[in-house]
Amino acid sequence: MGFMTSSVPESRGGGATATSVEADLGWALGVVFRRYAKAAAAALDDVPGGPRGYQVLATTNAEGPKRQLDLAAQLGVDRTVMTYLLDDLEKTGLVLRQPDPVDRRARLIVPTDQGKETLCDLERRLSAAERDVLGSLDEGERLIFRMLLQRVAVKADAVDPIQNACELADETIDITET
Amino acid sequence: MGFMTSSVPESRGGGATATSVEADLGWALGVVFRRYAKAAAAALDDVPGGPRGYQVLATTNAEGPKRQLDLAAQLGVDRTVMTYLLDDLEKTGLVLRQPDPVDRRARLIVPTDQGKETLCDLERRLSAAERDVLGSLDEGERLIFRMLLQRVAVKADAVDPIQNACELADETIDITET
DNA sequence: TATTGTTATACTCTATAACTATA
DNA sequence: TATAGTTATAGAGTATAACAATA
Repeated sequence: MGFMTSSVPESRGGGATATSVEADLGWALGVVFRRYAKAAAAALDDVPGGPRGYQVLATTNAEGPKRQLDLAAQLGVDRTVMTYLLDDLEKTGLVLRQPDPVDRRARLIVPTDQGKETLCDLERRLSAAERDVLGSLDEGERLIFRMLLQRVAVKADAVDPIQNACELADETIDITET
Repeated sequence: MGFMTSSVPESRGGGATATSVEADLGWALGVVFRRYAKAAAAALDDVPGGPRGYQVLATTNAEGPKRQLDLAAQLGVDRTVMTYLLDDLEKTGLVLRQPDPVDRRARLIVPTDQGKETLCDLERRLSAAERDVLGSLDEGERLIFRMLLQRVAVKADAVDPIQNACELADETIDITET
């Protein structure tokens, strides 16, 4: 179990060697994740906030206007971080802060036309990054891998949703109490 | 492509929705990685340096005494960070800094008996974490998933070994030049 | 009184530079 | 001169606390 940083699996020889069958999940997971993260970060380099900035664009574009706090909760970032992030995105002209008609404290985040165009371009770049990372698998294997990974992820996310199931709850009828 | 942070895939409805077939590799990868990282970090909580500390133990135990600089390169951490890390590990009695007989500048890092025992315990905990994360797959699927992941990882690591293939080169005969 | 968003501050992690002791 | 390791310092990224406006 090389955990998640070291390069090269290394031939195991010495003392408390890892179990043989379960070879290095952590290592593999770490390598693949970082590889994708790096490729993605490179693809998103010119977006303010990088991956975070992209997420704001993608979410607001796909799901419509969002309040800052909801956005922060959904993306798993602190609300103070969201402020800085949106400052940069707004400065670059990718999103707008609009007053919420039903709550004058809140601001609704919407992507600008330029933001939508940028997003479209970023999606393409990310697709390329994905294909690049999974390049060692053929079509069929890639499909299987994705399917299994997706299943593991959905389960993992259900067990441990970043931290904000509560925030999401108000989008559905509240069945948790009474 | 929900990238790698947001919780819950969310139903896609709006504008520039992600491509339908390649559903959210980044998101899934991120979720699974963080889930494992979190579980592993919890399992390694009482080890100085957490995952890093574990890696030092695992590497020096499996591959024998290592000089600090080599260890740092192999684990992908800065040499200054390695100093702090080893300070803590040595203070806790898990490793020793021994003088290198062939170079009085260098120190060889070796695990103590206590370090080896601790390592043994940690390996068990990490195995549990692994089984936990992959819990949604049955035996056969787990095997396939591991195999595919491993292949992707090995390729990814070859393309982009953390950054220090050069440092590793002196352990083999240098065939890269001449 | 509680909540949205902002600002200022502090903390953590990591990297950079300067230093020593050896080579 | 270059290298192994240490130390001090500075930088990014993130979280905490106090604040203004509104509910």
